[in-house]
Amino acid sequence: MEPTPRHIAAYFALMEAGALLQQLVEKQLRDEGNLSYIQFRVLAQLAEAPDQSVRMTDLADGVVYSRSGLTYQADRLEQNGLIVRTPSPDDERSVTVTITEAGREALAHVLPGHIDLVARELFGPLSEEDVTAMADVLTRVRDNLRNAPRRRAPRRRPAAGGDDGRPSR
Amino acid sequence: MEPTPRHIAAYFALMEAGALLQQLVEKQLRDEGNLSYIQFRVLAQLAEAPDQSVRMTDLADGVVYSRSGLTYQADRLEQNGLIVRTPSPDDERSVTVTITEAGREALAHVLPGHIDLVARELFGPLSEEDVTAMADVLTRVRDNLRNAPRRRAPRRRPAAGGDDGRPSR
DNA sequence: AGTATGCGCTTCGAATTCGAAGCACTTTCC
DNA sequence: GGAAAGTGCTTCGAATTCGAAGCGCATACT
Repeated sequence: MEPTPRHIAAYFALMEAGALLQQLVEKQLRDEGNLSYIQFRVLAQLAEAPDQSVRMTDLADGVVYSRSGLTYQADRLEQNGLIVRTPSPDDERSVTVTITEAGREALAHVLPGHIDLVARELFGPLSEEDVTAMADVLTRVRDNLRNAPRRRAPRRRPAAGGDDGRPSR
Repeated sequence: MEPTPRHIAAYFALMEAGALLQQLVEKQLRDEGNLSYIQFRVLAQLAEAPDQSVRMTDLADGVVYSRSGLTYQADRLEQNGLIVRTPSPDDERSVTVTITEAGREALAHVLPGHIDLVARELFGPLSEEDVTAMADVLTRVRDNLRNAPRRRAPRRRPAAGGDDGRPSR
C-alpha cells in the first residue's frame, strides 16, 4: 500500500498532537501539583483500582512505560508520601502499590485544572462528532499497537547444537 | 463542558497511541539507521527544504522540541557527518543547518522500513475513511495546540512611566 | 525432589532531556 | 547615535530516561 499525502499528514498530526498536548499537560501538572504526567497516570490508575492497589508490572503496562522508569517514579511518589509499596501477599516476587490519602488529595488537587486544560486545548476546536470519530479511530489504533509490538521474539531453540552468536553473560 | 467518558477515552487514546507508535518508530530507526526519532524528523525536514537548509529555530519549531535539545541532537548529527552547520549569511546570530550527502543516504536507508512500519502498525487496522477522519481531526487539533500555548502574555506597554516589577537582566 | 527456565522488580551506567543563564548580534525607541 | 529590549543559539546543571545486568522467587519438566 502506497502511502498518500493524507496518510503522511495523519501520521505526523498524530505524533505532533500527542507531543504538544503532553507538553501542555506536563506543565499544568507540574505547576499545580508538582507531578509528572507519568506520576499523574499512576495515581489515576491506582485511584480507580478496586482496592486502590495495583502491581508494579500492571502499572507499567497501563501507562506505557519501562519497568526501570516506573521504579524511579515510584521512588519519587513514595518519597512524597503519595503511594506505598508492599510485597504482594500471593506472589513473593511482586510489589503491590497502593495510593495513600495524600495521593488521593494530590490527584484531586490537579484534576479540575487538568480537565479544564484538556477541554480547552484538545476538545476546544472539535465537535461532538469529531470526538466520537477520534475516540473510535484512535482506540482501534492504540489497541492494535498494544498487541503488535510482539517483536519480542521468544528466542526459541536456545542454540541446541551451537553458538547462536549471543555473548555470554 | 462536562467531559463524557468518550472524551476521556479519546484523550487517553491519543496520548497512548502517540507514545506507543513513537516507541516502535524509535526502535526501527535505531535498529536500521542508528537514528533517533528527532534526528529523523530533522533530516526529513532538511531534505524537503528548498535548498536543503533550515535555520535552527525553524527546525526546533518544526519538530516540537526545545532549543537546547535540538542543539544537542544537531551536535550528534554533525559528528556523524549527516548535517553541516554554518553561520547564516543574512543574520549573524542564526545558524543554517544543511543536510549532507551522507545525511540523505541515511534518510533513504531507513525510509522504506519506516514507511512499512507505519503502514502496518498505524494504518493497518484503518479504512480509507478512517485515515481521512483522523487526518482531518488531528490536523485541527495540532494546529490549535500550536497556537494555544500563547500563555506568554505579550506584556504590552513596557512600563512607560515606571517599573513593572520585572527584574533586570 | 531437582534442575532449568521464566518472571518481577531494582540497580547500574550512559545517554538524553529541559529550563535557566550566558553570549553575541539586531532591532526598537527615545 | 546610543541605551534598552528582543532574538538566536549554546552551555550548564540537574533530573529523567532506558536497557542490561543482577537478585530472588515461581513454575515447568523429568
